[in-house]
Amino acid sequence: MAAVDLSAHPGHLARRLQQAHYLLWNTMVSEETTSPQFAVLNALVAESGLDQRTVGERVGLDRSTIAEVISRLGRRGLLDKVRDPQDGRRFMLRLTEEGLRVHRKLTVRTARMNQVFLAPLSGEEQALFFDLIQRVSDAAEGLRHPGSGEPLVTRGEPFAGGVV
Amino acid sequence: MAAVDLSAHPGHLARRLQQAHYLLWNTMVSEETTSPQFAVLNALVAESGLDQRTVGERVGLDRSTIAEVISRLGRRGLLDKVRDPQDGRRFMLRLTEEGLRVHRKLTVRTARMNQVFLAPLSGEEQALFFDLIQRVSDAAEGLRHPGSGEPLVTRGEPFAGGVV
DNA sequence: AAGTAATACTCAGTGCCCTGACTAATCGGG
DNA sequence: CCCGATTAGTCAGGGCACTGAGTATTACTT
Repeated sequence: MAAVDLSAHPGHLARRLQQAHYLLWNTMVSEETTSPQFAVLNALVAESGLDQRTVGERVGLDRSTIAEVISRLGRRGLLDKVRDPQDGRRFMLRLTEEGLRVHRKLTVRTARMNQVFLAPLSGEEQALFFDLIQRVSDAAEGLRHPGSGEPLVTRGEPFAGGVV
Repeated sequence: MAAVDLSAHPGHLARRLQQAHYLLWNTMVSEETTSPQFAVLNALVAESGLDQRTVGERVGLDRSTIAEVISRLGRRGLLDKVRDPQDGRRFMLRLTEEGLRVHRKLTVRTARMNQVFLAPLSGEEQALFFDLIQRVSDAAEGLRHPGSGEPLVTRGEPFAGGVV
C-alpha cells in the first residue's frame, strides 16, 4: 500500500516543518507574540519609520496580512502608526518603549529556541538546511516575477506544456 | 545594520518555504483543492473507512482543523461521512466517485509540481532536503510526546535551565 | 450495575495567509 | 492644470492551524 506516501511530498514536509516550529515557538519563546509579529518588530528595530508595505516586503507578508499583524501589534501598544506628512497614503511605523522591551526579551529566547530547533543537525547540516530551503524558496518565488521573460506556468488554465 | 537578519531564522525560512509551495500549488495543481485537502484524499485512497481522528493523525492535522477540512470536502461531495454502527462516536469516511476522480487528476499534477518545486536541487540535494527537514520536524514533534522521560522544556514559564 | 475515565467530535475564539475589489492619495504627461 | 496611471492601505471572503471548553458515546473499574 505504499502507493501514497506523504513523506515524499515537499509541500507536506514544509507544512510539518512550520508546525514543528510553531510548537517550539509557543513553548519556548512566547504565547502572546507570534513569530511573524516578532519579524515585524525586528524589521522596525533595524530601521524605524518604515511604512507597512516595506515592512511586509522585508518579512515576506502581503499587504492584507501585514495590515492585520500591525493592527494587532498596535492594539497591544507595541508600535505607533503615524500618517506620513510627506505622503498621505503612507503610515510611518515605529516601535514604542514597550515594543522595544518585548523585542529585546524575545530576541534572547528566539536564539535559544533556534538552537534547540536545529539541534538534531550538525553544524555542516545546518548550513545545508538553510541553503537548500532558501534556494527552493527563491526559485519558486522567482516564478511569479517573470524577470527576463522565461516561459512560465500561466495562472488560468493550470498548466499545458510539458514539464522539465 | 546586520544585527537583525531574518534569513538566519529557521522559522522564517519554514514560513517562506510553505508560501513558495502554496504559490506553486495554486498555479500548477488546483485553485479549488488545497494541499492539505489533497493529503486527506490521499489518506482515504490508501485506506477507506477511516475516522476523522485517524486521518488527521496521518496527514498531521489536529482534531479541529481536520474537522473543517473534511467538512469542506463533504460539502463539495468528494467524500461521505457515515456514523460507525460499531462505535457511535466515530464517523467512517470514504471517497465518492467524484472524490476519486479529483484525486486521480491531482495526483498527476502534483507529481509535476513537485518536480518543478525541487528542480533547483540536484538529486542528491533533494534527498538531503527531505532528510534534514524530516529530522528537524521529528525532533520538535517528539518534544511534545516526552516518550522516555527526557528532561524537556515545560509549557508554563517559558524555559528556565541552560540550553542545548 | 453504576460511576468514572477515556475517546470522537463539535464549537468558539485567535491568528496567519492569500486573492480580488475598493478608496484615497500622489505622480506624470499632455 | 487636469486626467489617467500608479501606489498605500482597507475590507470582504475563504482556507489552514492551534487552544480550550463542551457533548455524546464507549470503555474501564469496582
